[in-house]
Amino acid sequence: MNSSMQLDRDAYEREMEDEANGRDDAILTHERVGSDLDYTNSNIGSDMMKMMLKEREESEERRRKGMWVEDDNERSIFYGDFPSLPEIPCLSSSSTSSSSMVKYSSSSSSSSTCSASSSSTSSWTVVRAENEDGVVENHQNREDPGIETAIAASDQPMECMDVLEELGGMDLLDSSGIWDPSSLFPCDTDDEEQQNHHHQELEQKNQEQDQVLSEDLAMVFFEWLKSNKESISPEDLRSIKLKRSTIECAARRLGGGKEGMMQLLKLILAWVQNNHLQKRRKREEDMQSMTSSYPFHQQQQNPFPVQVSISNPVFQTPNPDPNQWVSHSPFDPTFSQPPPPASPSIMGYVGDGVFSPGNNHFHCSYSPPPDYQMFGSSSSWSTHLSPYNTTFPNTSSPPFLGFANKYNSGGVQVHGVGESLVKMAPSATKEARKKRMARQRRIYYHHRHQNHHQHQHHHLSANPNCTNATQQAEPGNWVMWSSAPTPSSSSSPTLISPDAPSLRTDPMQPQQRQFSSGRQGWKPEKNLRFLLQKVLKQSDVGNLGRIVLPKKEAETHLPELEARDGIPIAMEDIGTSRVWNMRYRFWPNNKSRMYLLENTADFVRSNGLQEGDFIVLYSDTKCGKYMIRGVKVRKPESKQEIRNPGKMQRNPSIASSSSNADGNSSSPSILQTSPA
DNA sequence: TAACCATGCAAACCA
DNA sequence: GGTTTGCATGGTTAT
Repeated sequence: MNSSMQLDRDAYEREMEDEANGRDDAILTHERVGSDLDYTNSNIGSDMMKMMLKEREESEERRRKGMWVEDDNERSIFYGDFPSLPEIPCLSSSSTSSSSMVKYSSSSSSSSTCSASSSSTSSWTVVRAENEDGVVENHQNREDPGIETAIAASDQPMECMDVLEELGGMDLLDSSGIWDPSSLFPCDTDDEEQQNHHHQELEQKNQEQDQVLSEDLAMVFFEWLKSNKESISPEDLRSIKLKRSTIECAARRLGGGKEGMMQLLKLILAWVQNNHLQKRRKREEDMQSMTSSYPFHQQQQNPFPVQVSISNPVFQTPNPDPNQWVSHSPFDPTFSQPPPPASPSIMGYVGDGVFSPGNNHFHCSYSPPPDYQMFGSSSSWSTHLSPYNTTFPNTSSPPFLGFANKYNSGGVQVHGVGESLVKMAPSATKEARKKRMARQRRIYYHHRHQNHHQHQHHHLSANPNCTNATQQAEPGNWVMWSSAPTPSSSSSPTLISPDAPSLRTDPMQPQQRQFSSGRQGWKPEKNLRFLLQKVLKQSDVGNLGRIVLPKKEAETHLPELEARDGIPIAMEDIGTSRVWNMRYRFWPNNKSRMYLLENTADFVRSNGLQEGDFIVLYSDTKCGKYMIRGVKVRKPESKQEIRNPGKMQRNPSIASSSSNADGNSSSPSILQTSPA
């Protein structure tokens, strides 16, 4: 895993260098000239056809005149013969009624062939939509025509850079190999000349199909505009930026030729469409949340649900509207799950967060906070590429965690082109990355201090969208727990030997440990942040049904309690996924507080926990919910009872384990109770 | 010496 | 009368 992470990091570094060196490929952008689209213009179709044919003729003429290379950047994304969008009459500014123009403009950069870009490993894809969150936040005034013109016309690379920096600041672009376009659109990088030659051959080969392709693509686009005229705004279309080389690679990856281009177009349009829908839903959710002041309501409403389903190697092109087409043909249709009716998810249905390591198929949903909404869609395509890579920066997930988890990709290969289509490029410069990293660290540490407060807002209920525990790859706090019931218990506490080396390491310590992940029924978990552990005392496992929690950890990691009545807190049993409705509260005690977890009797009983066992609390960094795990310490009952019945709590070592606020000690109780 | 926390125990609550 | 709730006490550890 480390090597994989390192590779990802290296790839990212290389890419950053390339970007810093200004190796910009042509950036295909479209810009809006007017203000509105008139998708209903009856002349759209015919005009589109005419312009496409004209474009194709001009393209052929340029090729005949040997202008291919010089004019390369002017080629449309569709192998030069698909008309550039600005020339589609229905979108053209020259049109009287339709005043929006979608244009694929190119930067004045150098070669934009796939090979060239691949050689610089900078063939990243930028698909940006203004309705992506974050951008919206920052550029909402784009609704202003004047400002919009200025922004929309900025087809310069720097705009992309800014956007990328913005993205990077949100942690979702960082430094994973999945951002390495070469891994997404693998192109031969051996010889640029060879590549050009090959490219030209392809051109000739496809020349005869170009006309048909143009028409088909035009019709597809036209149909799409018609079907989405009410849901897709010009802004949505305008904000697409694609590197031409990426498009070529993507199309090739999608089957090449006409089919590939067709699929690519569909993917792009589907993405724009869905992204827009997501934006709209966000607005609706925001309106709803404004009407409700109860945090739990917001949690339940899931103001920005993004559900993803990444099935290696399949990319899905979900479409919330069954009447609208999506592209599936290049992919395994078996992975195409229907989106939930109520979910406008750009990625479609995903289930409930179940990780299925067997098929490399991870289902997850998350609800990015507004601060990260920019990735509400794109990140969902990009950051779920690995089943081990699912941390999103939400309120309970510091960005740094997400960043870290991107390195924790588990080496899962990503093959879906569509994923890369929406993959935001990494920030442009190393400097920017450094700043971003520093910012991430600040955010992370800041988050740790405010985490409990946020948890209050998220309430303490299990997020229905995220039901299974997953292991979190937080640096310095990485634990990997089994979640399967152990044979020794009808419930789910982990039964471990006190002699187990893993237990000699405190969960608070940096570690990467895994309990018998290879055993049947055991599965890796992630996204769990260790909060605290408590060696259970007699009073904890008694019939009082309350467990005293270590004060410092409780105050650090659990929600701040205003009233001593505390708050209800839902604890999901990691092993059984059962949710225990407990209460987290405190007692005044000697000018201080004494924190307790109440209503624990059932949990203790269900897990068969006894004195000397311990519980571990985690928080799910994705959902913000709390997880609990009972860990049974294997000890011969007879020996234990004989030794010191009812006296264990007086064992200084044991006491220290629970009272060690820093949690830096090992688990003395385990060691102490070990009969070895 | 202060803070933490295990637990004893009395008051309140309930059947 | 049993159970639950809440507080106080005192042992232990950290500073």
